[in-house]
Amino acid sequence: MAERISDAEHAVMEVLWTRSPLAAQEVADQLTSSQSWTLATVKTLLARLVSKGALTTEAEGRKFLYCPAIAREAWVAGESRRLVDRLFGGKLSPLVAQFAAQESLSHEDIAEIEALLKALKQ
Amino acid sequence: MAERISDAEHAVMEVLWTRSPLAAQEVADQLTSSQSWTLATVKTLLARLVSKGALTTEAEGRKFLYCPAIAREAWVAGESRRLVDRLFGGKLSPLVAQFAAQESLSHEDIAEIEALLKALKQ
DNA sequence: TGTTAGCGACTACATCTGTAGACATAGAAA
DNA sequence: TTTCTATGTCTACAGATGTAGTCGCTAACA
Repeated sequence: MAERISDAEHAVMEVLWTRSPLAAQEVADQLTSSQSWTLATVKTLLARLVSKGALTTEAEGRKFLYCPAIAREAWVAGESRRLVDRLFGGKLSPLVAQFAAQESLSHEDIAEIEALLKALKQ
Repeated sequence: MAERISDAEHAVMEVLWTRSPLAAQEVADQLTSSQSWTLATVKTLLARLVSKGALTTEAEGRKFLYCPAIAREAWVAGESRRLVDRLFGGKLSPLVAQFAAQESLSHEDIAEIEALLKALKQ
């Protein structure tokens, strides 16, 4: 279940996390804005995601409708933890420090993070 | 220069970011604690990193000493940005929210982040 | 009823990645 | 000087990934 999802596969997942169930053709339609993949490519990615257990299918007539089998939140949480563990020794603050040093934090971002922390302390 | 560094290659880079320059044998020695790679494997990874421009070499007698050609900070910044862009629309606060929801924040972590933000606002 | 169009399955192939063996060579030791 | 040893280079190979073509089947259309 904890199979990695590659970059290309992730693009497909995002489509289905936004709206599902969708048929292969519909997924491909959604993707043509961002990627220039042929339908064949999209079908390969869908098949790989199904075999990884990241998507489920339900038959509708002669075609399949695809649905995410894992929640976006769960996947995002796993990927985030993986990065924080590997690059920052598992602690979030160095990551925030890194963004701060890079001046990559908007006032809005800062305010939101502060609000989050305040809420955490009740 | 913006070549991706794979997981295995990253382990090698960490050794050299900690201490450099080092010969291949020394890098391998450092790694045996965490990985069980043969010297051949380490040499392959070193060679790939050199050809990617992530390491520089300086000859010392018949052997090479390896040095990082890119700073850890720069690489970490790039990887972090990449993740935040792909998973959180470029904003850091949803990532913090995600860790908060997961209860993955220690009191210490929270305090440190608050201090960082306070400093940002002068 | 014969033909076409759409669909999933299978196949293909180059590149990257993880992992490592074999080899030539140049010092070191005998 | 002959032999051993350490070193970088080249080669290998399976699995993952990006990208896509082909094929067989079935439903719909003519």
